[in-house]
Amino acid sequence: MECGHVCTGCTVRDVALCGSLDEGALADLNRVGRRRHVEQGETIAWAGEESRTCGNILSGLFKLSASTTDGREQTVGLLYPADFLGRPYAAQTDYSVTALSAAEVCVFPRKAFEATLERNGAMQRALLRRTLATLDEARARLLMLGRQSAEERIARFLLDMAKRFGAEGGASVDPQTFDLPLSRGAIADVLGLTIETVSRQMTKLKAARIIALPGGRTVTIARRAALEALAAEV
Amino acid sequence: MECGHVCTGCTVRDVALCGSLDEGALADLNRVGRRRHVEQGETIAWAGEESRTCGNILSGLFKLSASTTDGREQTVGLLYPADFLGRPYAAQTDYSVTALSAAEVCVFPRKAFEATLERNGAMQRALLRRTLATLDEARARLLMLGRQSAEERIARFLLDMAKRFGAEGGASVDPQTFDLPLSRGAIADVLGLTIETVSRQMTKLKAARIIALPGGRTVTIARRAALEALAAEV
DNA sequence: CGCCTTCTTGACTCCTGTCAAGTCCCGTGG
DNA sequence: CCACGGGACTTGACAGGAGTCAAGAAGGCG
Repeated sequence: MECGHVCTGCTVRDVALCGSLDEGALADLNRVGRRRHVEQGETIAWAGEESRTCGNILSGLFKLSASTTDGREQTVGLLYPADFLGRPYAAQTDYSVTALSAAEVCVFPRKAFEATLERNGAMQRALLRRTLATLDEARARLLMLGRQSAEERIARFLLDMAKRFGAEGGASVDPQTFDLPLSRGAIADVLGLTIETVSRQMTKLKAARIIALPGGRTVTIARRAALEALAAEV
Repeated sequence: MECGHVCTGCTVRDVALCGSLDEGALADLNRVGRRRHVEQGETIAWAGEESRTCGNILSGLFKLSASTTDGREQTVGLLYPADFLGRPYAAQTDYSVTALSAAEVCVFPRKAFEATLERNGAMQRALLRRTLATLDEARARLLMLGRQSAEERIARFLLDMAKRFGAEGGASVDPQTFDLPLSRGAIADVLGLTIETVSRQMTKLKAARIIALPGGRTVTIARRAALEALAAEV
């Protein structure tokens, strides 16, 4: 796998972490890295096991999840294309990484990745900025899980998903339609709720004609303003 | 304020972020930084305002909190001596920083701090490691707020506090006593509960003779194993 | 067409929040 | 020295939101 070939055609090259690398460093990393296809539902890292790989997501959606010994599970992060994957500077990973859709990743052995990081200030800075942003996001979710009702969580979640998966200009156009890439169960895990509560809240929003559920995992936001009012802006 | 004077006697010098700086960089930072006393209850940064300062905590305890527009509040982090304070690389802070006890901090203008960071790879690396660890901690709390019962949260919280504030060798000795540095209200904000629920759970643990509450904010862990069983280890 | 998974809906329970007293603790001042 | 006052904490009664258990409907794939 040669650098030129791989990175030149990389779809996330300019937004991902390696965008900060020069050709030489990129070549180094390529020597030890590889692209990999991941099936939907496949778990590529398990909580508690050794932290072996770091990398970038090329396409697809992953969840980062933690669980109690008795099996209750909580999704602690969602990873999108161009997001960084893995835990540098730790012997073991605290969270499992599971693909919520078919996906492509670009992975490197952790030690090799750390070495590149050491030699490359720009990438380190980029990772620091990214990590700080991710921390802010995790903390925003703490407020949600600690203090918001099921209705508020669902409303906020739908708005977040609309922003990411809705058509362009989503923030303004009113009937906005998109497909949820998560099952009800996956949504429940993200929001700290049960499947039943997620389903009931969706039905309630549908009954209030704030959203429409044409079928499958498709959602149409009919009255964005109403949904935003329910989301209890932070 | 001279470098020699200030940093030489610094109580957190070897554990805090600036431990990674050489004398020259330390001198630079000192020129623009200052020590500051903070009263208990004083808020030194407000959510939504401009991110002006970064720094280190010398002594005392701070909470980082987020709130909804209608006033519900959630503590998203606790900051202890030697912890880093502030949000580099962001125009505004998302969280308020409030002293839970009288405290001393060492602060620098954000821009100056960022400049030092740019020039100093070791400090940048140290901040990255720290931020990654803080992110892990925030995610562990997501599991707690999303999936654990009030009883489990209280048990885990008491064990965490015992580890930090209990006497040496705390993990093994059985009757272990310490003072909580947080009011019931502050505990409730950390755990995503109400004051009443915190109080009731403490009373329940006391009734079960797992802890004793001799008065004030003093707690004695009488049966650590029982408390750990309730905490539902992740 | 039929099976299996996912989703919805219903009935019921229970944990936690809310509202409201009441108690304890501590510092202040008479 | 003790009464007073205010904040922090505890306790009680009650309500309601979300979880649990269970069944049924819908959707997708072989």
